[in-house]
Amino acid sequence: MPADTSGVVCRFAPSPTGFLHIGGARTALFNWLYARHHGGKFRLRIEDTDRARSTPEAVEAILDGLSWLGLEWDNEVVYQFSRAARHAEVARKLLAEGKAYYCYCTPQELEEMRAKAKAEGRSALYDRRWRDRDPKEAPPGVQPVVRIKAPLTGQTVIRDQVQGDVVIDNQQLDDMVLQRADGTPVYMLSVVVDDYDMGVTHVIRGDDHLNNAARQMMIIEAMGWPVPVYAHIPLIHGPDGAKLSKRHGALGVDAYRDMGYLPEALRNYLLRLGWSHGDEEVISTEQAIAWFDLDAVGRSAARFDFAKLANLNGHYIRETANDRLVSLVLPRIEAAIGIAVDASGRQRLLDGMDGLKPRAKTLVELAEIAAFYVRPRPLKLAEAAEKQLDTAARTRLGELRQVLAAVHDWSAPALEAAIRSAAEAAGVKLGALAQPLRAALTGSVTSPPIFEVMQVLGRLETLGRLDDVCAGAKVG
RNA sequence: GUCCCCUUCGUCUAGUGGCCCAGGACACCGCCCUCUCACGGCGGUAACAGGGGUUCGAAUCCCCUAGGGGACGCCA
Repeated sequence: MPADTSGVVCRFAPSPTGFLHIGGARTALFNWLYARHHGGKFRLRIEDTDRARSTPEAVEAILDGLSWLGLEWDNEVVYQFSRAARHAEVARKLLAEGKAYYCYCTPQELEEMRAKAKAEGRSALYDRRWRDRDPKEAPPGVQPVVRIKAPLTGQTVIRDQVQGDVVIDNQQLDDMVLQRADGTPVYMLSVVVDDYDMGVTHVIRGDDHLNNAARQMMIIEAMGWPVPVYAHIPLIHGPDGAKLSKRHGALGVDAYRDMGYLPEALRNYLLRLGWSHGDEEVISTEQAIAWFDLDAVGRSAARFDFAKLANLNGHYIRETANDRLVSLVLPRIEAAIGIAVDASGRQRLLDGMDGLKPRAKTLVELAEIAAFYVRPRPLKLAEAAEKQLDTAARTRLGELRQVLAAVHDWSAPALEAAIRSAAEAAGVKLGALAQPLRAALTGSVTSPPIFEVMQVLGRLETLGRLDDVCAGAKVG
């Protein structure tokens, strides 16, 4: 099974122990972009060898998250657990070639060894006590693990595309375990074997794996396989500067979807976190594919900043077609108002969208500010709107209602002209009419331009909502 | 503790010896637009972690210190 060297093959290899968190999403993005840029493949491997912690729900969450982000993978998904036999085969081969050996230490023995080393201020690496010991001395009843024979001297150089050449003293590397006592492979072995078998040419992953690269290279070299190109990208940190992990406030991409972020906004934001292309900020996926390369990836960790994500999200909302926005926002609105929105309501949302979308940074906000268009009468007024509608204002609105009822051309410009002249006739500023009008028609003190609102609402609904408020004045 | 990595405005970053008394973006503050709120436009505050070198010249090269992060499992 020789590695395919005809083109770039990247991979994303999450372990299904929870949601797809934001750091993983960025790693996936970088791999995907690199593969697409080079016309190569982006493959997905689920590292489910930890049977206790892996769940099918988590696998679903990862697949969903990637799909939502638009990071489609090539070929079939590889499940690492299913390849255990192949991993064992490699361990056996290493054993047969004298490049690995059995170690009969018990976990307890190892623990004592480490404790002692630590107490004496030495490094806690395995002391290789079984490397050259005769297996005949094996204690009865102990199932051995398989350990690799690591080089005793020299250095290992990781030629990393992001970190540069990283030199690790081989004395820092110990004879790590390849296969557990129960015969299952350890992560380091599985990764190397799977990457090789999947023809992976470029390993782009978090820099928490940088040290692991040296260990993995030992196996690769022992097998005589080609070393992939490595690129260890910095992790994302939280606002407090600490590593963002599942245990430390990291959210799944589904949480960002729920918070009303568009996948293209998240993609753009994640791309700019640790990567740049001159002064470019708003970058389409096409441009990203054309521009992305490893040399522009930074080396320091970046903090996650919601404000910038929100800004980008606002930008993409403004650029999104109205009908898509309506579809995205409809379920949220229906949940908020508790009733289904009919066809005419949907049409109102569509007509009002141009005025709505520059006012929202998330779909949650968009749903909130759009809801008034489809809320049933009588509208509940927000407190600030209520204050806007004192007796004088209601009286003025009552008079205005008569004027409006006579307007034939129910369009924003005509309505504006009518209301402006009404204000002039009454000797008041436009705002004195517009604000109460806004309160009555939207239930809020902020909204899209009020004449536009009236046009979208239509004559019947506008007049009706006005009547609701004026009737309220008589009662109250 | 040992090893590895990192350090430019509050945040993301540009910058690879002179174009930089450091540019862009977000955030923040003003002004403009204006029926409200946004959007948009204009302007502003704000950074080379500290200390030594090298050099005619350093954010850029070297060394040290400090701070931050990561890795040291029969987890992945």
